[in-house]
Amino acid sequence: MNERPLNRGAEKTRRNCHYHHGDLRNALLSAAMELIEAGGIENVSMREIAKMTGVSPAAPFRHFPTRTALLTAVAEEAMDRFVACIEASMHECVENDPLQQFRAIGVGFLRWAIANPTHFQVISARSAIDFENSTLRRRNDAIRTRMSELMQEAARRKLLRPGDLGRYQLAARAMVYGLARMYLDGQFSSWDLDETKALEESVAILDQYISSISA
Amino acid sequence: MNERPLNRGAEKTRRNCHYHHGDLRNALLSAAMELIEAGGIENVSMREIAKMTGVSPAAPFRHFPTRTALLTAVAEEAMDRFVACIEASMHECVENDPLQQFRAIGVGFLRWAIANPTHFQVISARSAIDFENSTLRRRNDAIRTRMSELMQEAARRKLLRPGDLGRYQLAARAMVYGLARMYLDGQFSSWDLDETKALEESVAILDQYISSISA
DNA sequence: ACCTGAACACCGTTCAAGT
DNA sequence: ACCTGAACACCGTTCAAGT
Repeated sequence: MNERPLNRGAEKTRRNCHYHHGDLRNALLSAAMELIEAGGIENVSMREIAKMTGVSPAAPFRHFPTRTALLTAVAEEAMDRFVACIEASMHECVENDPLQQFRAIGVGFLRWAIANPTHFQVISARSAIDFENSTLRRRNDAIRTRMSELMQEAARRKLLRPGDLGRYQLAARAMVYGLARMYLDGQFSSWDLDETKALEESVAILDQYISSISA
Repeated sequence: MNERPLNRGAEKTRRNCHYHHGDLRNALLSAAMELIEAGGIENVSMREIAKMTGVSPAAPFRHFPTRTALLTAVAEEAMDRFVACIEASMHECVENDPLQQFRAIGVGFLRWAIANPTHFQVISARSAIDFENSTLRRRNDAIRTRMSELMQEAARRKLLRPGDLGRYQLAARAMVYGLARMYLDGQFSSWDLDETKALEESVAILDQYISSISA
């Protein structure tokens, strides 16, 4: 729905040029995104992608050894944007308040998921991508580690009600993840077309939770 | 992992009997569950199921018009157990405390999801099943309605901190759903093999949230 | 270096025909 | 009533061969 195309350039400017210099790799990724938007991940077929980019059925395998590898590459793009969204959100807030920074990670996640539903779907489809043998696991863990550190710092400064930090963190993660997921599944029937409201409401819920664990 | 087989009886007692009276329908459903357990929903193929039950590739289509219909039938079984789990959980708690009953629904959900991961996976795979044209939507909505009523009753009796009831409900749902999902994705690395702890911890988090919105 | 064409072993689904 | 067998139009993936 809302994905800005990052690399649409260099489509086939001439037909019948056999793609000998065109940017096939990116064309394949764009085609995959199109198919996912149209009918979900299982709608992605290597042959269809090949047809869309005007290339033989075997050509995509020069760039991605496997369908999973192609989808994993889409997930890597998704992760790029995810990380960028979190960074942007953290730069918006007071630098010295760890609880506000913790919140900013949640807000960044929500913004990213709601603005990039297709990418969110791809990263969540762990049986269709290779989460472990890629930078995905590493980058995801880095974010989790950052959250832990912020929680510990918040506890050190007595900003938190006494309690299990791991539990606080898990609760916040589950809530934010659940909200994003429910939005994507269309479970917020009332704000179906109103993604601004969906974001506002989700952030309000996150804020409510954070203030409930604040000292 | 933990699914008790409900209808394992009447497997092919005699080979080569051409299944003229055996319970093919249930045999197909069991085979589907086996394949899902082994490799997720996209591992389910009509032809493989046919092979497993010793029947021709076309036979399953006498019982389910489509692969989606088969998977939807599995989802209906999942919903049966889900509803049963919630009922059981609600019968365990004080009848007259709406907030405890609200909690019981959450606990029932968590118990069900953790004990029946395969079924949870199927119901969550909304692009692989027909959620709308089945009893699934109806029964799911009934549970949501029950939650709304309990929240309203709790508010009436001044058991809740003043605030938006819809928001409380959404937050609780998102949290519980997120917890189940994260458990299934193996995101609780520490309690990987310890599903009792996973359940206890999840319930503790739910309780913490409910007490944070209690008056 | 990058792509094609043909091939292989799989799919879901349909349909005439068998019992 | 329930199943088979063959067929159709699809898959992902491989590999020799072309430019």
